[in-house]
Amino acid sequence: MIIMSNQLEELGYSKKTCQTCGKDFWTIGDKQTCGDAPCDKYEFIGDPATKRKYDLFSIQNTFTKFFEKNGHTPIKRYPVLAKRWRDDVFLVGASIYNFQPWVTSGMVEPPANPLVVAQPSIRLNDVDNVGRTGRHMTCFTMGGHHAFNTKEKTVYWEDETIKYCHDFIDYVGINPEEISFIESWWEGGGNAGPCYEICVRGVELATLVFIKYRTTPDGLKEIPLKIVDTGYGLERFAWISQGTPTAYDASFSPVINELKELANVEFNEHILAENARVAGMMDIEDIADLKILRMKVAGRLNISVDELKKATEPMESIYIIADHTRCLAFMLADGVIPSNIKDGYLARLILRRTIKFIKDLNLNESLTDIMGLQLEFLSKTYPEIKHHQHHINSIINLENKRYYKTISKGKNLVQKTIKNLKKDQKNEIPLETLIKLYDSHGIPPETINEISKENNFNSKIPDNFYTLVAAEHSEEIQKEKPEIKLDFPATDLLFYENPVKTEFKAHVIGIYENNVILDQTLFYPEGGGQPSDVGYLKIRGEKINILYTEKIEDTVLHRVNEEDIEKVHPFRGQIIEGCIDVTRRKALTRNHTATHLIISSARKILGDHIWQAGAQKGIKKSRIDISHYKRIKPEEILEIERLANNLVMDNIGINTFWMDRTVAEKKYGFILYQGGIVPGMNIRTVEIEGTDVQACAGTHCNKTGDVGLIKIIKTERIQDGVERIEFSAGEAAIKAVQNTDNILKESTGIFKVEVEQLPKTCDRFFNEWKSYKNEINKLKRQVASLKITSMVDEAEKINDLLILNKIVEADMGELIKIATELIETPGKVDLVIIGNCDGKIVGAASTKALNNNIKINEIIKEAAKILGGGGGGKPTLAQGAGPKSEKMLEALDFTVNKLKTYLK
RNA sequence: GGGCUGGUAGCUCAGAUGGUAGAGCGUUGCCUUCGCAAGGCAGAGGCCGCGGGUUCAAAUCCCGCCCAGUCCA
Repeated sequence: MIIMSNQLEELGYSKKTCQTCGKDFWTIGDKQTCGDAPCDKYEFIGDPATKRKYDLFSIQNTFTKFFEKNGHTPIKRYPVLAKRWRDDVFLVGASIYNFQPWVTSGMVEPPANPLVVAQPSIRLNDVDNVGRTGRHMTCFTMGGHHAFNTKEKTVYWEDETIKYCHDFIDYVGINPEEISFIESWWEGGGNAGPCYEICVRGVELATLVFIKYRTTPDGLKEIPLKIVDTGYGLERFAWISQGTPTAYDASFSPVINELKELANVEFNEHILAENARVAGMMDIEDIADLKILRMKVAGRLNISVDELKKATEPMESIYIIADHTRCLAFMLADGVIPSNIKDGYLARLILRRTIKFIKDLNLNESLTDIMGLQLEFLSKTYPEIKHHQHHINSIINLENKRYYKTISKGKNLVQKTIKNLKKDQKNEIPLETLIKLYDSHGIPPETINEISKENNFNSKIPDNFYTLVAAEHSEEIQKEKPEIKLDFPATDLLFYENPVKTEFKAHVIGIYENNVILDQTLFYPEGGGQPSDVGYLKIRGEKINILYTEKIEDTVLHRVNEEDIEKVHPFRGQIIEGCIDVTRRKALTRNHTATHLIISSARKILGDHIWQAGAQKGIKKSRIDISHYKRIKPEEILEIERLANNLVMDNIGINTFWMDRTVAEKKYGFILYQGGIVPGMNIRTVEIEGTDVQACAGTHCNKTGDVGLIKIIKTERIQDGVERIEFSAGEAAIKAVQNTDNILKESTGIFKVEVEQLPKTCDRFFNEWKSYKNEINKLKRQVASLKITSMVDEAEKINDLLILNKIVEADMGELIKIATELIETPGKVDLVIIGNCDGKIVGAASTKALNNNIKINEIIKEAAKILGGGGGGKPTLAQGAGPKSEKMLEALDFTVNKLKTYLK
């Protein structure tokens, strides 16, 4: 540990070593232990550490105001959905996440410096402990004051950070003698540095981190910035100031109280307090730990574990519901769409857990009702949540339905599984099956347990069930792309200033493999879902084709054919001409602008929750993926298409300009990153006046009118919660329309009808086809029975069995019908072997024949070999065929002879 | 992004090892009844998700796609 500052000494602290855990810590008094659990017990439950009681919102306010008074600029909370500005994590887990990686890497200026923020943060790794330990939450409010120190300008560092922390804790009314500063090390989100953990009466209230490093696979690397990253657990402050049994009571008691009333549950504060105290001393990781916790608490209260469970479970359910709905409210309001993958999966996980506990409590209210309570409570502090209430409700209703559907399907499946196991004389569901039921069908083991009990069947769930599930999933192999390091100056991108220019002159400044590097270029390098330009370079009258262009760092690489690269070598340093394929560029430009128009239209038609989840522009067609919790209805697509085309017809101006990232974010919000995360300090903003603003590096039309026709081709659901819209723009759209038109014409040509009548005609033809098919089948049966009457007489008696052996004019289907009917009518014939002139042969046998050990399938098999093919079937009915149909008589004779040998 | 399920009648689902596509509910008609509920009998209703392949033969096996469910990162 690095000794960081003598500020603590100045404040009267002295360094000690914890008698229990051996960690170094700083304290004013003469404490022997570090002040953190388990070395120190919780000593505030029922005995608050402050005179004044703070609820969560007042401590939030106090925190922000305190730091504002001390020179910090308060900033608004960021969305909990971190993928709005970064692609390495799904959710915000701490206030510093807001500034990674752009600010922390030094690329972008912070929104203010120093700043203070109360950031709702979500961490789901301890979701099983929520409600049970008194302190774990899925969602908590991290108070952070941050300072970003550059080489040029130091804002503040260790001394001030420690002083602020000391003063703030003092300010809220905690006696400084109770504070411990524990020396430690912190790593997370790609950064690392030394830190202090601040503890009071056994609970950790804050962490002060001094970020100096970036964590890389090769170890720590120093970063240009020195960042003060502090995290104050504001729920913990509320808790310690109120001395309630749990942190939940201190943080969202209005919701808890309403739930208590609805569920008619009485809280036993004594048990809760004891539980939280014991849990405070434990590092709880899995279900086994929770079991130990229960045992310990039951022991201390002198009751049995079952009694304890009965008393605590309803209370815990209420805590879980209160916690989870808060977490969900932030997630859904900030734009997470429940789904089976990524961040959406996390939302669904929390949502389904919540429903489960609502069910456990036997509440009559639905998740929507209870969410209503939570939204009401939260929107006092976060009005933006209220604004999304309608959308949140419709998502929840839909998810609720989906959940019950999955559960009821799962129940059927479990019942079926049990039935099959019983058939196999088993009395327990094997672990393997339990895992599969959960892994493939989402049926939680507890549910399986319940159903087993109902069906008098056993199932044992191991404590480490979920670990076993994880073990089923093999490790993913992550390949790292080799980084290409180029040493060339940044290429000047001419297409931004001259969007309509198609020819240019440039210096050849280098060659990398078979790529030409120029000092400036009109070629758009692939990026932002827009494919690269192609074209040619002109060197002394000779055209050298450019196949592809890409940008690495700030250098544009122009790829040419391998045999062409030699031709460029002699021209290094000289000026050459370049020309882009203008038709291609125009098409791509139209498609790109059309993408913006469609997303903006989709937001208007489908709602504000629509975000772009990816896009690929093309010449013939483009596609755009958008987050949406339902399938887009055909009539909605028509509306989106109409609206997008209206925007085209309005011929709106499109402005592009470069802006400082932080300034742009402040002005437009994160909706800028609709089209994906763009790197860099300055970002290019593309604004379609009054319609859409996006950070976008692509090429765009001057006015929306230049896009031409936009035609949506189809929608596809690429993931749960993500819809793909495929469309064409400009000339390609006309072609697309003409194409479907041609298909229609071709179809009407076949039916010889007008286009308007096509659906009706198809319907009629299809229905007629079906009824003819049924009619034919019926007739075949009739024909078969007619033929039978004339055939019965031809049967030959061998031993005791009546055998029919004949060539019949009928197809395979009829042959089978004739054969079975002959056999099934008792007393008619016992064995039938019939064939036709196409080389098909069918045999059937009665029970009586079966009793004589005749295996007609084997006989047919051999007979079919004579026909040059194969056959088989069951002893009652068999069929075969072969190409040598002229040998049918031979084959039939063979079967008779064979039968005769059998019957001897 | 990866893994695992599933898609068969209007609905819920059966359909070992390829070999005549089934049940229950619903529906239609008839019988029983003064009428209804209910019962009895008879029937209609299937591009076995789509496209290719293997085979004498595919709902079934193989490949690709579409749709849905689910677990994980």
